[in-house]
Amino acid sequence: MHSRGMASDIQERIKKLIVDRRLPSGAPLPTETDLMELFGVSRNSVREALKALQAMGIVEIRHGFGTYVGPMSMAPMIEGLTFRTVAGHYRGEDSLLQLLELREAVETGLIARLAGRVPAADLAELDALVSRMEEEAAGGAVRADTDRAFHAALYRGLDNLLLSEVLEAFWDAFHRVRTDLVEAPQPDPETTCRQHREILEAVRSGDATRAEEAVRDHFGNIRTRLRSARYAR
Amino acid sequence: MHSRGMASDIQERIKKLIVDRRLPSGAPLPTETDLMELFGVSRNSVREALKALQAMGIVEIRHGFGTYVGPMSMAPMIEGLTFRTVAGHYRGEDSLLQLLELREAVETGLIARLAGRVPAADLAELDALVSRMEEEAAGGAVRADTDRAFHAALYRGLDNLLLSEVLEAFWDAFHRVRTDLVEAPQPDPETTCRQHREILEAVRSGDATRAEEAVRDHFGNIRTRLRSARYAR
DNA sequence: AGAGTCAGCTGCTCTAACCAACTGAGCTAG
DNA sequence: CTAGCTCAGTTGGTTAGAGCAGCTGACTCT
Repeated sequence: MHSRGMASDIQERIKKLIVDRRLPSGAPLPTETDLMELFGVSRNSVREALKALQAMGIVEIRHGFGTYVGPMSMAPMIEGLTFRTVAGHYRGEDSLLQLLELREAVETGLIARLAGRVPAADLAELDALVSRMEEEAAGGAVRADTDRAFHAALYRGLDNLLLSEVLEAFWDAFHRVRTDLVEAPQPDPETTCRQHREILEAVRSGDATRAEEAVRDHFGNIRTRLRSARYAR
Repeated sequence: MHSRGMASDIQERIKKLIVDRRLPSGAPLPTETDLMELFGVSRNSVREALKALQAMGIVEIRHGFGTYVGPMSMAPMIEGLTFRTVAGHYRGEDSLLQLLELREAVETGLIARLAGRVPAADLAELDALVSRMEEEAAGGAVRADTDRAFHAALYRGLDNLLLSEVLEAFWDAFHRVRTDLVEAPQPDPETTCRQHREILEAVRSGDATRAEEAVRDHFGNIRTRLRSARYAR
């Protein structure tokens, strides 16, 4: 019955409550006191269950206000991937490279599926993003946000929100670990711009092979810089 | 300082402790009492932090024995994806279909990268798995385990453990939701076998286009069955 | 020497009290 | 009459102490 303990039991019950009542993201949950009475357990146990659910993004707690159904985003996955990568890194594994290779494998795989099928609106946005990238490059370095936005806009054409979120999660985790740990040589802004421009044009032309090559080049560039990095700490 | 609260603060400190001491998976952590004294907080706060870390798979708690560094597997991601999908489903979203499309997009993207590059040992294992599948099909239905093993063995050739774990996580989440929620018509075992055989042969022959087509067919089959499903509850 | 027992660790749950953040109704000043 | 302030009430956050429950290993009895 309570084979995994009381707190774990309560987690399941709260999840069930959300499902049974068809509660959408942002809907209010019962107060801690209500949950105590509802499940017949102490406040402490309720709180431990809520903390665990909060860590999974299933629940959102606002001090002095109440508890709500969480956004169910990929944020916890980012946290987990980030920590896993950082911990692995400090134990001497090439975990950051592995994470980059994950992104490379998935994105090069998806780009062919996308060639020639990007909506005009997204193409326009990608044009604007590459332009902004070139402006920033002239000023010294490309902002990380811009790169993120490019990749996000690119795969938006696949028309799968879940997939987009997963890709963004991978990007976020990689970027967070990279900025935390690595003293990589500053990427050559011009090369970065040229490669993004090439990806865009390849996708626009509908040439799947060329697009795949372009993405592979882009990641190859990042990988080379990463390999030659001096690690912080 | 403690902008996100004490418990959140302690989570970070415990994570830092794991990183700083280079603790590998399975290494023992200080006891709750030790952590109380170490951080100067109450038992309760320590426990809430540990529960959250446990939910993320960073920590593993064994009653009466101690607390240990967790396996850092993708298990929490599976949990999160599963719940997200189930909750979305009950709110009338096509979340399960979306999850299947995520798998389809990623796997069809990766298969081209794999064609003609699967190690002989893996090909032999895949042969054995399809054979087992055919035996099971003769007995009525293909076991889910066998399908899982096939997909796992297939992408093992990409030689990226992280990628393999992510793909298996997607498989697990999909399968869990499917068996929980859906009364889908039993897949025709023979069709399933033939499609897996075709994927294997396409990959063996090194024909990337054919392999991609084979995977797309396979997922198309699953998708069709899913669309015609009667949902449980 | 082997099997059973128990002391001691460990984490688990409960109770009770007080602290801190936020909301909203009501009061006050303009 | 309205804009702004204040304060009471609600909700989550934290602490403290007590006892329960599961596991291990050494000790004891056969």
